[in-house]
Amino acid sequence: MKMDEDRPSPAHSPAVSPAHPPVQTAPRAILIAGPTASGKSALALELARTLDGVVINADALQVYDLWSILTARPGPEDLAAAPHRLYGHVSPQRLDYSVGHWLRETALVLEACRDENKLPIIVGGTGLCFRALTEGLAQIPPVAPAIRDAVTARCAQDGLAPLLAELDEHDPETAARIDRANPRRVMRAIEVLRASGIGMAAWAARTPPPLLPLDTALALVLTPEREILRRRIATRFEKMIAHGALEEVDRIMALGLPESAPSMQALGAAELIAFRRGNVSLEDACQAAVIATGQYAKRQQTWFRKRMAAWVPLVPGTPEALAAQALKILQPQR
RNA sequence: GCCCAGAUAGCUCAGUUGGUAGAGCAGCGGAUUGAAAAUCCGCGUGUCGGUGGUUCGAAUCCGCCUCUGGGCA
Repeated sequence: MKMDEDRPSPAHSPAVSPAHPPVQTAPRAILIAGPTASGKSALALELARTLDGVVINADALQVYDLWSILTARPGPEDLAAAPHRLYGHVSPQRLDYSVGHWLRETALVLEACRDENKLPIIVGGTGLCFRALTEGLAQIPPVAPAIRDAVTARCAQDGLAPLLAELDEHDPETAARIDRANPRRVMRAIEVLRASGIGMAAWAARTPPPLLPLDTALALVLTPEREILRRRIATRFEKMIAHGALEEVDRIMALGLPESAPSMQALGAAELIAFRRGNVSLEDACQAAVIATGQYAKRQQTWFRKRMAAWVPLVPGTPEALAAQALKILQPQR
């Protein structure tokens, strides 16, 4: 069927394709996106060492304290080798941390980097963080917990219909744009409307310019093959268990956080908790966690493929090989 | 060796009195402007173990063979 076998697949295309003209001036920052277990943290560290950089986390779960092994946060050695920011700085008890908080914190870190003449290297797997950073985020005021609780309760009791009706009546513009089958989106739209009196679509229309436009940064995305990534995920999970992931889970369980807490969404957490409670075997728990992680990687790759088409893909390899590719792209400007 | 039960999607299994198959999980594709490691949407991907027969027509009925469980020797 496929005769054009010598045509390189996207994963193996040259690091700089003609579609990606080099950044005109020295980039203000390096962005590294990649699916989980693709080796992006190691690459970031390598570049930080070489370029006198600061590694900045763009990952939704690595911000939480306590999780360290299960979220594959950089360890003590890594932290000693280069400055790291926004890792484990949020209490796992906290329920309201969001991409908005992350973006404001990142703004401060970027300022500090400029003052200290350090190169910011923003690395993570959360597409929404990168989008907020490079395309901007609407300045929607925070939603009071009471409002969120009320909306959540209403949805749990009566379903989406009444919320959709409310949205259709008071904010048709947003109602027409969101995924009406997705409770999260519908609830968020109602929350914003009730809290601010202004619809999400209206807020979005007033989105301020981005903190870091894409053309001012060197944006890299890791594109490992799915099957290889799955094997890496499985191997990594075994290592996590060997390095104390279960003890970490015990500590988290002792906090008695609700299952719905954002910090409890770490992949593998629910599975290992089920094992600790005696509901499943360790083997089954690990298998389920690895599958869930693979499914997450797939969602990430969908985002990267579709929404980071303008980013520079890196050929998978060792941290040194990846760093060499990045440095080669930077060469002309240095 | 004999008896019984099975053999259907990658896995676990449904499949009415014969009308060339469908669920869950896995997988694949997609959406995604403050819970995003979240949440949501779409898509069966198949020599029905093999072979011969009955029949207009067989996953389904019959024979033989192969394999897998269990039982008896």
